Amino acid sequence: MTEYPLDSGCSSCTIRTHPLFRHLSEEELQDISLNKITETHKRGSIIYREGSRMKGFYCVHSGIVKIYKTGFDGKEQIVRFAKPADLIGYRSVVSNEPACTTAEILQEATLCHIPTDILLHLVKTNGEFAVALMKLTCKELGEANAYITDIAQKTVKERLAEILIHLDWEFGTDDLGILNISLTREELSNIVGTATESIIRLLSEFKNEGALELNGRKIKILDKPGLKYIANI
Amino acid sequence: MTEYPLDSGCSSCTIRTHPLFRHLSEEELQDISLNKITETHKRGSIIYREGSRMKGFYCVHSGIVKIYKTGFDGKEQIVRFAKPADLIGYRSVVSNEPACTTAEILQEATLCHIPTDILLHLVKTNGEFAVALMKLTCKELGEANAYITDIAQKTVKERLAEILIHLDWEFGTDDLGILNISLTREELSNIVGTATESIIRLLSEFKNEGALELNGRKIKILDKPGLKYIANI
DNA sequence: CGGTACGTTGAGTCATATCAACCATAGTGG
DNA sequence: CCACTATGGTTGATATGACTCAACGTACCG
Repeated sequence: MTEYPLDSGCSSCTIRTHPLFRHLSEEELQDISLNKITETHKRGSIIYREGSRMKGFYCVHSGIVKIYKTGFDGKEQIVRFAKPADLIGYRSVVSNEPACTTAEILQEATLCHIPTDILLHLVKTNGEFAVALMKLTCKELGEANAYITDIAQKTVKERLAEILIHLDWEFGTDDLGILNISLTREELSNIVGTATESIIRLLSEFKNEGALELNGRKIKILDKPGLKYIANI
Repeated sequence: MTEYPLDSGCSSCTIRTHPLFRHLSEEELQDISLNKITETHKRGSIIYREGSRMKGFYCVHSGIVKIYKTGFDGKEQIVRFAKPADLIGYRSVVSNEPACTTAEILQEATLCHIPTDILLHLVKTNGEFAVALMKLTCKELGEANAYITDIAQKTVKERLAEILIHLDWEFGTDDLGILNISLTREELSNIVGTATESIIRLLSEFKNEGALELNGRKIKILDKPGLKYIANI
């Protein structure tokens, strides 16, 4: 997970090298710089709630955000995470619909809020930007479809193994080999779509098989090929 | 489900009134007309297969197409259907990745194939079109996320009830009240993400409760509120 | 008329949810 | 400083939804 040095203007923000922003002109970046609002939030802060109207979208500068839907019985289902250089909330801005997910800070994060009309203006006037944003959306859509298939067909054990591999791939590990994302058992269960107790039992099963090292929320993957085998990937 | 009269040129195709094509100029429609290939396919025909490279996308003129992913054990998971005026395959075109789903004809269909560069050119040069296509993608993404939550949290019974309501909403019924989409029990199970036998048992349970009338693949919903109640919607 | 695909039913099993009790930890207020 | 409380983690016992397997019925098709 890369850290991007914060700065007064977008033109020197290193996120600028991201495929989405690479094609923006100095002028367009200036426009964003002048209209964005940058704020830092603590763990647990809600950025926007399911059902609310969005006035813009957010670009994650640092930290981690979890994006989830709330099921009818109140249980949350995490649909993805956002890390530095990821965008959140743009879906609702583009479709001009109320937010269909809630965004909550998982690890202290700095977010830049960019107003709706700037996004729409960019899509309409900058073809390269439009294609890049489409690519992003399509990538998310492909991942969502893949997850539907997984969750419908795989067992909880297979899914947990897959999620662990995925988290390792998306967030990496520190120098001790510990996953760079810290989740409660309940949050893990809200990704996998199962009961908290099942996650606990399976985690210790993986530990006993020598695939993991556990220390509270610190998870170290010892046998990646083994987990991949379990996950069928 | 509307039928759109086929015609030599796109400018007189009634799909043109679709939000996506509404903003195209006469010239742009002409460009599509000259480069599209229109073909009719029978039930069971594969339009494209998961993993294949796409040379363009398809616009459904008539008929129904099912879009599915194949799980590692070969079981298919239907992720959506496409009906007249829907686009298929554009995701892979935009992301320039191999297709991540398979498209198979469910009810005899006529499709127009439109080459990749035309789509990309439109996105880059026609801002209104870009926004409309983004909206479409975002809508699909929202639906996918909702389905992830459903499939992770609801029981098979709840999901089946929900799917029946959804099919009624998407495809409507004929004058006898029978669903305008005909699916095998196995296909139903491949939407819901369960075993064929479970679908059969639940369908007859719904029938016994007076919520459905069944006659082979012909399904007539008798108690829509009841099904909605079961589905928690 | 036999074959193939689809539909149905029953019985048995297993994965997973649920319920309940308990421990560990950290933050809070008197 | 310590009891108090909340939150998260763990474990065991039990219940059950849903899958699997297996047999059989049905209908259409060449």
